[in-house]
Amino acid sequence: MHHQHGRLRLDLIDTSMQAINHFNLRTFDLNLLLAFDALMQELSVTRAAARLKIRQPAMSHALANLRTLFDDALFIRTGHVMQATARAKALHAALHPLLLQMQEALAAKARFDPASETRTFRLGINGQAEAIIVPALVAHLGQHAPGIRIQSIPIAEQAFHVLLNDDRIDLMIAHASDDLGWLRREKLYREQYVCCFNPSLLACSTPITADEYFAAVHGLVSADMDLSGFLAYMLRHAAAQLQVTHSSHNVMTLLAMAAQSPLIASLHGRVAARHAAAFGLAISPLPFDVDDLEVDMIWHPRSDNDPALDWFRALVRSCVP
DNA sequence: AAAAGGAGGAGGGCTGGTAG
DNA sequence: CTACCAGCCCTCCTCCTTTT
Repeated sequence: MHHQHGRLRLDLIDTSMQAINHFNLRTFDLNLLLAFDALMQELSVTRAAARLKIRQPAMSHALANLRTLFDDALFIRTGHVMQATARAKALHAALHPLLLQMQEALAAKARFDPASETRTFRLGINGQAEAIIVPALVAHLGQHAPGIRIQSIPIAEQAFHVLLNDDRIDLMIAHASDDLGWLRREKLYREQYVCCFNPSLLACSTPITADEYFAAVHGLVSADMDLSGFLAYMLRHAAAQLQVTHSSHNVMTLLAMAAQSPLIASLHGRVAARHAAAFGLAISPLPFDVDDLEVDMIWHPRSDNDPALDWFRALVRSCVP
């Protein structure tokens, strides 16, 4: 009864209402409006069909439906061209701007305005990368995004998969050796290990020799119980073993240890470059060849097109010295 | 007569709704 | 949750109309 040729009759759409009548529009095939717009632009059923990537009969059918709905021929074939009727021209004048508006609304990404937004980003990161990136991040936010906060969370390399999957952190910055499955990864920077020592407590040359290096007492940063991390990393490259090692999970503590004790602290080059001088330490490259350490940004694909996280990742990128 | 383009029917796949 | 059904819309094929 309310359907005619399986469709809603146009006179049943209540045009006096300000609000959208969802029920009525539900039964009106809005694709017909696109068909109409294409017909109006091409003035040809065949070309309009090609424009919408459908076959000519389907467009012909759409035109038949439009004719029924609007109770008007809309397009009259005269020779090789179709001519729009006055009704069609009037409809087009009204509908075309609306379709453009819809297209714009659908294409527009949700915006993220860091200057006015209030939000906390949860950043998984381990000690040495944190010492490099987080201070720069906070400095930038203070100037340009006062409502944005950083929660920097120390996370071991083995643990971040679960935290990303459970949406308990937004972004992880780490050296990740294994395959990450569906997690996204982007190379952030390459890091070289260097070593630092207090020249007034430890008589080593700069650059340090292998003999001096392996004879000394060592300090390392390690988040793990078994002193893995740098040790395991180095042992892949150097045959010799380090004699005595002290470790801390905190790179600042390591630098302070080296300042007060005759020991060699091995750590990321960027941290040393930034902080060694303040602790009165000399910096030397390692006395053997090791590969650079790759530090990546890792995130869950759910935040791929999140404008806020797009912005945050770009900011992190810009904070790498 | 040939070419071009719209219209109509048959058959099939997809989707949303519903019953078990 | 699954299975089934009805309706919709698609494509393919064909026919019709108009023009050159």
